[in-house]
Amino acid sequence: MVKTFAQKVNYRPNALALSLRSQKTKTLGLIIPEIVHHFFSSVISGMEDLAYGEGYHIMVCQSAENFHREVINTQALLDLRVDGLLVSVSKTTKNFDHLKNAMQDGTPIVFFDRVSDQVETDKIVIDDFEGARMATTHLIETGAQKILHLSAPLHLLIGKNRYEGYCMALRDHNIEVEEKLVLKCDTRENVLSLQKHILALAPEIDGVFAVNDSTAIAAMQVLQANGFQIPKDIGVVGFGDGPNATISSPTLTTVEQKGYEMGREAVRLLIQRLANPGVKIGYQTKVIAPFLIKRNSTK
Amino acid sequence: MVKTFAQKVNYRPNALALSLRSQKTKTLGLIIPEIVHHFFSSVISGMEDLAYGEGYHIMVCQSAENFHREVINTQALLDLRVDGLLVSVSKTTKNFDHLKNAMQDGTPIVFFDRVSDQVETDKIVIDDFEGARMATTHLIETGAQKILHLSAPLHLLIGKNRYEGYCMALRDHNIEVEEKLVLKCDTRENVLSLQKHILALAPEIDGVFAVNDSTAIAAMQVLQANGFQIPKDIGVVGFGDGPNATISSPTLTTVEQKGYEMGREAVRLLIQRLANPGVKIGYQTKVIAPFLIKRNSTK
DNA sequence: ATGAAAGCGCTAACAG
DNA sequence: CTGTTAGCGCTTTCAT
Repeated sequence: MVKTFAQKVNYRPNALALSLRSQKTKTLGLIIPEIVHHFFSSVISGMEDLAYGEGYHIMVCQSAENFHREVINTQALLDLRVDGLLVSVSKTTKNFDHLKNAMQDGTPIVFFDRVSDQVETDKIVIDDFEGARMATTHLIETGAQKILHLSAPLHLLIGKNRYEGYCMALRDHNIEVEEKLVLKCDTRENVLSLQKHILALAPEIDGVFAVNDSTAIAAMQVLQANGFQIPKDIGVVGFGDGPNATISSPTLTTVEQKGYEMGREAVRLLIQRLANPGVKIGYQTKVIAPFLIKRNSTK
Repeated sequence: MVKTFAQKVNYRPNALALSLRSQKTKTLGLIIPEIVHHFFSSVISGMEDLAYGEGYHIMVCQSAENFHREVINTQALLDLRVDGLLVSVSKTTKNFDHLKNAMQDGTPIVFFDRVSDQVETDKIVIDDFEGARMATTHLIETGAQKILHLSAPLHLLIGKNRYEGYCMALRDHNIEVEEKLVLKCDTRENVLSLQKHILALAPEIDGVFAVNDSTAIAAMQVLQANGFQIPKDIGVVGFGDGPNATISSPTLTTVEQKGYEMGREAVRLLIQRLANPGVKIGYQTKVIAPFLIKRNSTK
């Protein structure tokens, strides 16, 4: 009939029926702690771009750093029969049964950034140790010898790894690690409250390596306000490369976190595993090489 | 049977089958120009939070400011039978047939931020005019009389509306609008290339209202580097309130864009319409009231 | 070769 | 009141 033909002209198969039949949804579930965060939104962007190219879709769920919500989200995504899960666990997650169960029931998972060693699967992380080593080495190579490290709590993995990278760089150059040059200080507010302490150390240091950009920028501002010139007197390096690093004056030398690449890589790994189903072995942890972006806060 | 019972214990209905049967997916499709942008990621966050509470899910598609990709995304989301669409159109979109067709075929759409007057449906926008008026009025009320406006191109809606808000505030206070005090300058790079021009004007101005935060911050830096004190000599107000505004020194007084609220509101409107199907009338355009955040770049 | 039927997992409608 | 069935839209299988 004419009408039937007319319908066929812009006929669009129902993806729902298709999925129900084929047991494949071409949809990946994403569980992410916070969307409003430059790093995480970069990750989503990378995921979406690659997924789009491969004919997949992304279902985004925000755990808001809440364990319970993470569990509910996982369940909802499984109910929707997503082909796989992309997960960065919330800070409050100590129990991983919801994710272990998902894997046991046949839904592959790729962890990114916030990984768990309790679940054996593919993982993607950034090499914090190496990033910190590069940052510190760069300070040394541009003339610094006495480098203050503003660190995250050492019981956190990123705090520990970045601290150790800092130490390694110093040792590589036969510089002694001095305890008084390592300060637990990882927020802008921290810098302001420790201002006096930092300024007391300032005359004898020639470099600062901060565990993140906002801390680095706050330190720069405190130092500048008290007559120290950046980078002439003191070089400063951050970690993270949000857009802040290009806004500060001087612009901040920092370690890029490559969220976009991490997102792409996570999806690549997941799709790859979906293409080879049934294979339970060969899980890999991919470590993304950090990259130092040299700007004007170092010589 | 025992086995049947055991299955029931952690039985989870297949949402796919359910959707196919009920013709409802409890899923909303989101088409957004860029994910990596503080405003847009705030919007997504707000959408996700409300959707989560209402039992809906969000399928995120990034158009990357690309018309073709926007069309493909729309089609894909319709294929997946999303219950409704949340759309902020790409900068390159001039033809709206893909969205008109979606509406005609019964999929409701809510536009947010980047709306089109070619498609009649619910819309949510921020009151740029009012925001600019508030920003300028605040400068006047803190003592400014000669206010430089760094504007976006006036052929863009946000450029036009913010410029007109600026003018209105001046007129409200019987201050003449001077052409030479309106500069087309809406990026950090712009500020740097127009540096001389801005500095030539600087001695006679006592306020700056910039069309966005990064422009405001760049202007502050240029002024400070040349001996002008902020806010003592010149008060500065931005627009947008990304996190940059709290990083700059001094912290920046700016108009909040309320992305999170906009996201929530868009989902609320869409779900509301889904709850009352068939009603083709009563489309509303909701204007979100802007909010001035006073920080240290104004007195 | 083309066409009918079964079944993916579910629920609303109907029959017993 | 419980149990069976039809059908959501599709593809794969099987029969013609």
